[in-house]
Amino acid sequence: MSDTITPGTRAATIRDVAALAGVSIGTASKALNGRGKLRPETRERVAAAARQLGFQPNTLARGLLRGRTFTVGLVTSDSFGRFSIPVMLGAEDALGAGQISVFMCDTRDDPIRERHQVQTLLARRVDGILVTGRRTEPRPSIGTDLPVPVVYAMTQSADPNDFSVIPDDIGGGELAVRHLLATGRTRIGHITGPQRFLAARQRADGMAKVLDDAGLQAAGGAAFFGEWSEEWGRQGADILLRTQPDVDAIFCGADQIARGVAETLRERGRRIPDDVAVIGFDNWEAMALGSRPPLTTVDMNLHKVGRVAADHLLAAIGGQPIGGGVEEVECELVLRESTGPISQPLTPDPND
Amino acid sequence: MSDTITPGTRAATIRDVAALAGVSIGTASKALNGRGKLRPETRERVAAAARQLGFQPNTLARGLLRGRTFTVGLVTSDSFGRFSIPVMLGAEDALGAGQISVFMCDTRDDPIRERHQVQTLLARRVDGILVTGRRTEPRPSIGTDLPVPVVYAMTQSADPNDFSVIPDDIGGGELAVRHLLATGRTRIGHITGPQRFLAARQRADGMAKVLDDAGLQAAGGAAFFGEWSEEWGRQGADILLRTQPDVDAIFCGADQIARGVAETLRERGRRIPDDVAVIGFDNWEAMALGSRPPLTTVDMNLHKVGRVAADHLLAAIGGQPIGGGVEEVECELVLRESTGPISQPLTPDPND
DNA sequence: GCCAGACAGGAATAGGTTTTCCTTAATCGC
DNA sequence: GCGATTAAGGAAAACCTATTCCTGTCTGGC
Repeated sequence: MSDTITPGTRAATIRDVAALAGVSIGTASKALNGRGKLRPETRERVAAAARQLGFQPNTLARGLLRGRTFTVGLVTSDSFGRFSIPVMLGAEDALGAGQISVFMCDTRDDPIRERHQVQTLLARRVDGILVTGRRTEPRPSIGTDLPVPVVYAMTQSADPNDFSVIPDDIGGGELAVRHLLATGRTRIGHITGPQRFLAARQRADGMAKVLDDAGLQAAGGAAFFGEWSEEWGRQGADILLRTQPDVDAIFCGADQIARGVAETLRERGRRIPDDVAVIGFDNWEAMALGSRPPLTTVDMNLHKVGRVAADHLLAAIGGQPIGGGVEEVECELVLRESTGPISQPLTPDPND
Repeated sequence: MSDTITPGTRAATIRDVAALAGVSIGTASKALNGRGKLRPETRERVAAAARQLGFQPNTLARGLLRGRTFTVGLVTSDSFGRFSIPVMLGAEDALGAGQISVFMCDTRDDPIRERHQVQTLLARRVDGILVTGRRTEPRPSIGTDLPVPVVYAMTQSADPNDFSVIPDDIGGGELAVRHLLATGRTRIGHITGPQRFLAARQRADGMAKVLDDAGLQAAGGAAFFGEWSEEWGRQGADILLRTQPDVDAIFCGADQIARGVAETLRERGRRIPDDVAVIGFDNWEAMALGSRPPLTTVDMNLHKVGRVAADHLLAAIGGQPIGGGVEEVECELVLRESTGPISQPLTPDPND
């Protein structure tokens, strides 16, 4: 309409491009999207105009038209903490490949806020929603009959009709303890987080299962549940050493705990790993590498958890129905020095 | 057009609401937005219809029309790490109040990827862009003549026409050392990160300034630059203790370093804080609280950095022009036991 | 020379909302 | 009782793009 355009660069529309190239809007659209029958020369003229104007097609208009926005919402209740971030990055990897942008929402653990954010996402017509969080107990579903698919990652919906991707904590516990057994330990204690955390119980279950198969029992009779803190690691190790002085390995439910355990062991004169092996959980590098010696630990593959969840969401968006259920992603053992000498690290044998 | 609607709940449009309420589309819009002249009875009828259908106005259409999307892009090069997350949450606080949603983009430190993401954001017609990063190091501008305002937070644009919000690292260094002087320390060493980091140099500058004013000098003559790691903290403390055995305080450029320093001090038989006071930087709670004793440290107020940056961005979106420049947010000292007994913590004196 | 078909590009529509302008009916003032 | 004003709500344009359908022109075949 008016020729007086604000000094600040104003985003060009396809109308501007068409005018500059001397064609109609429809033709410009076809030229830019490689559709229709056009002379190569015309296509090039439109492309040049678009380049000159720095044209970027307005995604809103496109979304309105096609009924797909190529966006998803990411709702987290972990304040984007240590756990949800790798998940998020994994998801972004999977989604970014499909040109999908991510709206992030932090619920601050407030259900009201969460409901509101889901409403907002729906108003923005996201194509799907990813819910992530800190893994405690299964959480209430964010909505049973939403118009878009939903996938839970690193947290689990209480509604069996929802689909969740979580780490295999039982398997992680098994992995850790199998490694300890394989390196000759038999008097193995377990110091871990609060019992109300499903993850803590499952890791302990995994441990119990492997010990049981080997005809053994946990040192101290059962897992020591406490907190996810170094301080508890120190206390727990203290108790364990007093009641089970002959313990030769400690499996910890978190790297923070392992770190506290390691400190107490050293102060009590136990050498790691010679006298007592220590193994952590999470592979939180700042903790695991800062510890002395560096911690062998179980990595939950959170990046993969995020990627798998996003892949499922993409499939669902693409129309492939997802039933309810849970998919577990395997954990991985990361070997460092707290459980024994590293046998020939990654460098290949020069004689080979 | 067709009456055969897919079984899956389909988002209701204002047309459905209008039909159900028996009014025209325009009237429905006015009723829902409190505009125009309508009978209260009609308004209520429309509202009821909207409630019944779970109507959420399509934000795409609205954005298309009004030229504002109520979204901003958040571009980070920190992989949403320890520093950018508090910034992000602060920003979300400020933006959420204005009903603004956030697109998150992680550049993975790849300039190509970054350019691409900025293009995508512009195509999505965000109202503004927030750029955040790991450290305050000046970085290349994301674009000099973008059609939307840009604010940098916790990172700094090399272009003086851009606006950046960063923590006041010099002030943080001053704060730390002034506290040490106030508690009677005079032989103060400084162990910190790599010299190529502006933040490291500025913290050292703040320290030097305060010492200078007091007629003192750093123990060891100057700051010990190294790495942001516990290992370097241990090494650095070792060196410092050998060359300056009478040191009575160590200011560390990061909590990780402080933690390593504290460990070495204890192993060399120095009591903290009685013989040597230790002070960290970052207030990374997992580190600061796990250390023994818990670390006094400098908190960069990252949440506030994010909030302030977002406030500026909002103002700019609202039309208020921002010039280039840098705004610094004050640091804050968090007192814990590594610099002396906590004098009557937060609980008020019962005799008062 | 005329018709069929290909070729190049234009016109129009849809998508959902907001806003401006209009229409209709009712009320007021004299 | 009649013109003028107000109340209540409808019709249509605008935002920007992709697509479908349509028009006009040119070429080739007979």
